[in-house]
Amino acid sequence: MQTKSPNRDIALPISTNAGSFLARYSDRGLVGLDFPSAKTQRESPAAAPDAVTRRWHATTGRALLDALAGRKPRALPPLDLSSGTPFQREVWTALGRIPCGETLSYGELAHAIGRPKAVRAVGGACGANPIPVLVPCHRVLAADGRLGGFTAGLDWKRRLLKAERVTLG
DNA sequence: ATCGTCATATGAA
DNA sequence: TTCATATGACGAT
Repeated sequence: MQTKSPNRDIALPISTNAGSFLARYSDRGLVGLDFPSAKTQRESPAAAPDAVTRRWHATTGRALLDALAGRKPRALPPLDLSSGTPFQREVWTALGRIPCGETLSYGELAHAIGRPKAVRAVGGACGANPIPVLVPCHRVLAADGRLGGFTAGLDWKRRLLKAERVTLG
């Protein structure tokens, strides 16, 4: 029995020196983070978010600014990963365990979750990550040192890695 | 170095 | 079931 909760979906901006990100909240926590774009700049913030959401958002904002500066966030807001399949959530959870400044290959990540052959599926799950930056999908590279892909554009991936002083072969 | 091809897991239509 | 993947390994240029 699911409580028929109102299923909040509140979007709030976070301004950074790279533009305005957009954080989305459900009633369980942060559900999405969008990179700056024409769309996110346009979207008008929710009028009066409740106190809990405001508190989460403050944490998200600090975490994002830290992450963009290449520092490990002190705290993250609750992450609502319920939109993902069980497999995707396993991948996303494993992503959160990659320390700042380190990288894995898609194959290594597949091993880490006990499915050494699910390399392509891991790539797919990374691409479906709804909370980039804070769920560090950018720390996953191809096995030969290439960048691999990044839904928001490889420039962002390079930038995030550079902030963490990851040197690319 | 680059390219084509195949194997394999997962998810969406 | 068919199609698409943010891969990886391998062999032929």
